[in-house]
Amino acid sequence: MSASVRSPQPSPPLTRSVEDYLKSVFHLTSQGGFATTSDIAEMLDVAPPSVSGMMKRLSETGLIEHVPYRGVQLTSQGRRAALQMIRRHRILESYLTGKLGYDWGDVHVEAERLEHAVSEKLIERMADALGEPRYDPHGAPIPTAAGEIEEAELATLAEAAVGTTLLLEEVGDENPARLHYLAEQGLTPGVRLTVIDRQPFNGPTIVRLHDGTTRVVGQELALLLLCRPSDGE
Amino acid sequence: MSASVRSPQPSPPLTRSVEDYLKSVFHLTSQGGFATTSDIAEMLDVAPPSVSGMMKRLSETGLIEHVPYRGVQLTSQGRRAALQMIRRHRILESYLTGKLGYDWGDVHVEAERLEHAVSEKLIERMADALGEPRYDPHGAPIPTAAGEIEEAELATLAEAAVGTTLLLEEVGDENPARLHYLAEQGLTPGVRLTVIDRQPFNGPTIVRLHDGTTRVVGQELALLLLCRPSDGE
DNA sequence: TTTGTGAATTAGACTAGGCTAATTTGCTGT
DNA sequence: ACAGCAAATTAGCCTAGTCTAATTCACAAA
Repeated sequence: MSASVRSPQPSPPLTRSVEDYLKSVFHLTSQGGFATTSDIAEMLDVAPPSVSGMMKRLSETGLIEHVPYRGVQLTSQGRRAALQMIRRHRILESYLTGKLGYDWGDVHVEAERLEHAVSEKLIERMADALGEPRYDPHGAPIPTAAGEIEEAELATLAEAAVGTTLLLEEVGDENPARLHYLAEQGLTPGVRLTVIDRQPFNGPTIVRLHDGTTRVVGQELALLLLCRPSDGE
Repeated sequence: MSASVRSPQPSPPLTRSVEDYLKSVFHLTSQGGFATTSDIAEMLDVAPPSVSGMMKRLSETGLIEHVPYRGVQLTSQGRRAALQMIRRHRILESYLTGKLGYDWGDVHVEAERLEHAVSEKLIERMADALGEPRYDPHGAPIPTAAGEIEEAELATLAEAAVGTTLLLEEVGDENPARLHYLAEQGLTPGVRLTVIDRQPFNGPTIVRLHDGTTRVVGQELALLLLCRPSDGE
């Protein structure tokens, strides 16, 4: 009898799959609005019916809000869980590059598997060893242990006006080949650059780096370079 | 037609469960002989029929040899996989204690989850950062990347003759509370000790440490302390 | 207002891995 | 030689998570 009082439920640990779905929904709704079934399906590389089924379960357990035929959003509980996963992922990426000599192009895949296996304790030890980093190797903000995340309004290099000077803050990609190339070109978070020119019809953007050298950045890559206007010297 | 030639099969990656079963069989057959269904079930905390089912599948995929109603042994392929898991586990334990400040009592649970998620590359980077350790924090030998493992014939403190001097080489336990206590008592791998006395009827063993202090070690713990005879000073 | 179309969902099946209950087997003691 | 017992296996069921095929829904265009 006395055991029947437990109201907040000892919610079971989330499965790997559930963790992945929550992360996807978080990313797909970061600009506001709903995440659609097909977008989630594409992001996770599963079939749409798999998503429908999972969404049903997740909304029953209170992690998402599902408006049938419309899409889903995270509840505050779901958002908390998603941010925890993103913190894990980004701390892991930071640790692998910072302490184990990983290349920034190789960390994503490794972190993707580890994030489901690490304990909170391990993540906090890694964060501590790194000096509580605020950004991961790609420049993405790391949520705090309390679940706060910095929201920056960054614009892509592809849409920056010619003549402006920008600070490259984040590279929104996880493809090893592209990341490797960008690193070779010196296009990594923290560099300041000036937009010299842009070719028409979605052509490349030409930028000059702080060291005076120039780079020709095709649109595919320019869309990945997230920048903030810089009043730089 | 040309694709039908692949003879060695692109063997699918092992699942977490399979990895756990292989490790269990390895440990249970380390003294030779067969691992029984019920021993495996107890070690993995599953019901015996679950083991029977898994053994059937594993023998079909060539990882174990199953003699129905007798038990199982690893094939060379299964042994290779098991040793790889044990290497992962022990490198992880070493890394957690050596680089992230973990207590030796806490590493087992963490490594148990991580060993299924780490890549070969990560393990080798950790091993490298540690200087290619040969023993884990409990003194257990770490298999090489090539799958070689040192086989030592160690005796437990419980069976050591009174008057002999021993080198404590390994602590065969993973219980955090017991390990914590043993560390407090200074009973960790590497210490030299002399057996002063032993009480009858499975009573405690009394030992003197190198620093002159003595310890009274009950049988439950004495059975976990694996020692080598020492011609020590 | 109706219709067409693409997205979403439901229906139904499959695999891995677990469980309990029932059955079979091998060994041991008489 | 055989009865009884404990261990192992088989039978049958369950859940999570996936799939394909069939169906339903929302919305835009005529």
